[in-house]
Amino acid sequence: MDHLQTGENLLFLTDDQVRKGIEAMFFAYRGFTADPDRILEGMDYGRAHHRALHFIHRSPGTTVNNLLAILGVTKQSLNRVLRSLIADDLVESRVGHSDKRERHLHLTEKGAALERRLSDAQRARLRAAYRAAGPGAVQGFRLVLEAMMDEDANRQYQSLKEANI
Amino acid sequence: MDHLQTGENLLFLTDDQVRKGIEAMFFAYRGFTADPDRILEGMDYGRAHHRALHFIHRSPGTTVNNLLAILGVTKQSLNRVLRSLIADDLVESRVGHSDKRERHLHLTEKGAALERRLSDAQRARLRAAYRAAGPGAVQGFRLVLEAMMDEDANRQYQSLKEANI
DNA sequence: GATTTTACGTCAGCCTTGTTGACTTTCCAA
DNA sequence: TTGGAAAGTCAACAAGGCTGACGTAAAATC
Repeated sequence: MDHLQTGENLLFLTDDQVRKGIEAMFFAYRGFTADPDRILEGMDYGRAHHRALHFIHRSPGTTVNNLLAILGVTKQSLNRVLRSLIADDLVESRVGHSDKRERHLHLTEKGAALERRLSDAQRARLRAAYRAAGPGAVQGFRLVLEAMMDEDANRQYQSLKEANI
Repeated sequence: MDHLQTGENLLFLTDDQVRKGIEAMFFAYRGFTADPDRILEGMDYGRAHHRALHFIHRSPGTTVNNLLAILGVTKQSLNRVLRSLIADDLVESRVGHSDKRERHLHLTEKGAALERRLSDAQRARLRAAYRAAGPGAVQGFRLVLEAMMDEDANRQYQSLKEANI
């Protein structure tokens, strides 16, 4: 089987070629998380804490339930992470004004500082990759990733407030 | 800051734009692993078993040490996985011919069948994503991922035997 | 030929991060 | 006004990483 391509944008790729894409995802994801992981090792935090900080930063005031939907884990799992972040004064949990069952989450100064440090490292790697791959590649990268997401993940992803891309 | 682009292939992207790439990786990776995860849940296996099956399939006869280097885990961790795969007759471990210290790993019929089932599902999703993103996007996708890998991961990745891309 | 190194396996114990189950507090609607 | 649903918390367990220590066989080195 050759890698031709017909009029409709239907791609003919061999299984081996697609498999290479699969391995690219595997190895790339390891690089993607390597820098934050390195920063966090030694602190009492891990990747789960990084994710929580990231999405609280992205949507200040978000509720635990919102965060749950985005992260796709159980509330008990998230709670453990939030508890330590709150105890260490990285995250502030404010009881809801209208609905007192809700907790609205915000980063403290300290939390924002760590989040910045983590995302700076991760952004630096992504920028470097973009630069190495060239301007044309960035669009393709994003398109394939978006098409790879589940329906609901894609909705979460698209609903970024600052969707100025 | 605008997203301009100068003569050198240096990209100016806002932090928010790069952050969106970061989130794309996060959500896409979840989709990427979702189908195999679903297949494996219920069996006594997990993502670690899938990875082992994948790379043994890719390089039949590979040694434990090779696999260790590719997967980037400790031998104790890998051993736990291999032990159960061997016990369940999905993987065969053959003592080395020239060097009897080595164990060469092969999939059994049963192991190959499960590997096929898992990779078929994963390939189907990737093909669908490629098709949705269009022919031009695939190249960019791969370029950015490759640039995102660590040095040694990239070497592992590039040293595919069937590197007919 | 003796020693050291390599490849592999295993036991024990720890940590992170997922899970389910059971529980409070709060809200809302019948 | 009361009973169910929703938001959040606590407890206990499992998967899959990790380190450290040890054993065995084979290979390599001196």
